[in-house]
Amino acid sequence: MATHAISAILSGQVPVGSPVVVQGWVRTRRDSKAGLSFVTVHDGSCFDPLQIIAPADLPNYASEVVHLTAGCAVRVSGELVASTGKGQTVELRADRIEVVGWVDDPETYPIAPKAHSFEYLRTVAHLRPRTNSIGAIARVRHSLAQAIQRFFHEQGYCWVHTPIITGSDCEGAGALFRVSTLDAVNPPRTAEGGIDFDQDFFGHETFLTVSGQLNAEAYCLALSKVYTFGPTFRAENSNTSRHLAEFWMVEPETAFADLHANADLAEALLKFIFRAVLEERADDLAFFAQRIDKTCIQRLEQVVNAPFERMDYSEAVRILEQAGRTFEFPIHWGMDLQSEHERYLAEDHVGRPLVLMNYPKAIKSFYMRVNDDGRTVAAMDVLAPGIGEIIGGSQREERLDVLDARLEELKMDKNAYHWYRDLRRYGSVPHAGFGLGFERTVSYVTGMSNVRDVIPFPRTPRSADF
RNA sequence: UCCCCAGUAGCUCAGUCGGUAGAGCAAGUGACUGUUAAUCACUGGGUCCGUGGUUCGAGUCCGCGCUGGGGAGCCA
Repeated sequence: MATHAISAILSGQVPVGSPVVVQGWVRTRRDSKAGLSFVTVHDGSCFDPLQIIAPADLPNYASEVVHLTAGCAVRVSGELVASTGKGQTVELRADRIEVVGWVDDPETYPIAPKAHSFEYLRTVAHLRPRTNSIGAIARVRHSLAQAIQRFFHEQGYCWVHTPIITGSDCEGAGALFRVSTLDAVNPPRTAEGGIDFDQDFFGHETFLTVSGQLNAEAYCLALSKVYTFGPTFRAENSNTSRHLAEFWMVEPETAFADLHANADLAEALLKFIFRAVLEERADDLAFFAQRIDKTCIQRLEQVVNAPFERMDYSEAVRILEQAGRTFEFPIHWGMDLQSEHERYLAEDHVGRPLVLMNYPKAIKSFYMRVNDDGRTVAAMDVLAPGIGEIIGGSQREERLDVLDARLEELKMDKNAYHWYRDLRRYGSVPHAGFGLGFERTVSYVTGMSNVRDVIPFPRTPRSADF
């Protein structure tokens, strides 16, 4: 007999009266003197567990079934029947319950059938996917990742696998993790006494990537529309609910595109993936709305339905100056916006997602295209109510002379960027792209307040267990 | 990295004035019941984060360290 996913059974794909087999883990057991036990089993295929009716005449009823506890693995076969109780439409009347794996010591099983704090669950990261919350997050994360791939594929974008190990420390974003096979205790030395990286695996210093953007630009200027989607690494000692040392990022790059096309793409992407998760994971979202964040569903629907506001940085500064409220950081043209400013703009002023564009040159990266005014660059941030910056991007500087001037201005080493400069020497075209932090997106969708709970095994300063 | 807060039973927490520890949930046993975060009774369960100090006596007060959380900065 074939096994069934609980999702298939609960969604009505299996007719009542069918023989079925399910495999999964016990969540709760309740015994009844009426001659049966109720055992709820989940297999991760959907939010809800399946209720198993275990009649007392099962051969192993007294010896095994009444000793089932949370976490036990079981294989159950029987007949799917209409439920006479409330809370479910169908249930499985078992004619056989095989205990595949017992729980050693139920008292110390870390996932007791009760409420747990997320802080505690992080200390049992290998078992926490068995909880309602973390299971739901895993399914939502998958749904979003699949939607991202589908969106770009349908739009004609090519998924480019940019390298994890990078040879340059010049990607311009944050501290790097070194990749080395040298003996850390007693490394080879140069004549001057420094570490001799000539003898390292790659013959020079290497690091984990902090962004696939520069590599993606190379493929963009050949395949026109490309994106990367993979892990990135930042060795910054930042301890917040929005930062991880290892996180996933989506980075599209489009040739012959300007900043406005870039903003259009960002808006279309967010709407597409939010619509997908609303359709595919209604069960999990209902749980988040009930237990985690009451507004999470309406927030998604708002993003899907409302056009994003577009606004220049300079106009945003004017609005903030006239906001009639005192900010902790007083606003003036030229400064980077603080989260309090972003929050005011997105939540109070426009009340829906907002694309801020054309920031002062001095506060943005070297690769962003200098505007005709000479003091701003074609950068954009997408600000979402409730979370702040979710996307950062720009039109790239495609003019070699302007790029060189910027490198010089920032006292950066031109030689280190020889291949990146080549792209401006051979058939350069206007192009643009952005980065979407995947964990922040999952946080936004689920209402989870800490990105450590939306990635399976979080890596943060002083923490890389499991 | 900076500023605040916390660390006591498997989990979430209480613990007054410094006098060797308590609740709820979970677990075990039993009662009851087509139950559904079931209910009721009973039972077991403690290196009070570590370390040094003050004291006749420290979960409690003080120093140092470790761990976790929140906020800030930086960003995605």
